[in-house]
Amino acid sequence: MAYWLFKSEPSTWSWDQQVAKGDAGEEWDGVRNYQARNFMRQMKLGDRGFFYHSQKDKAIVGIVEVCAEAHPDSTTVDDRWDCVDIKAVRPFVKPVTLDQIKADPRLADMVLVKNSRLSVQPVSDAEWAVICELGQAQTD
DNA sequence: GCCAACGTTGGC
DNA sequence: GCCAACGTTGGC
Repeated sequence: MAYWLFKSEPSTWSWDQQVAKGDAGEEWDGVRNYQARNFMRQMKLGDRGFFYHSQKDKAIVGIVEVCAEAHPDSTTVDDRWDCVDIKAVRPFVKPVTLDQIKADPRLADMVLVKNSRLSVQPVSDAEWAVICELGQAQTD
């Protein structure tokens, strides 16, 4: 299984809104960046991802699961843009902040640190384990 | 609220 | 195909 990170401004789309969608999930639409789109096209059903709040929180707040593989983004007629659907799996007991991530040498190579503007990014197995530990999230 | 970094657009 | 201009993102 591959791991990913989805970034969102809470004022636009927050973890609480994601949770409210339940197991039905929701399109991760509105992405207009080729790199981010390409990562979504690589995603498989059941892949897991972190849900990151940018701007005010700057923290990973929960875990999501891919519940539909890449399909056309319903918010545009432009056929260049695809997106996946994701559903909330569980929140972190303790959100993992950007400060924590930057302070941990094991996470120094994270895309979040190196290319903070990319809204959908891959996470390595090792990074996934470290962050789940920091956030006290179950990893079943 | 500012501004640096980055990606995209469009004129040539 | 290059590159300047522009818009957007997101940390500070």
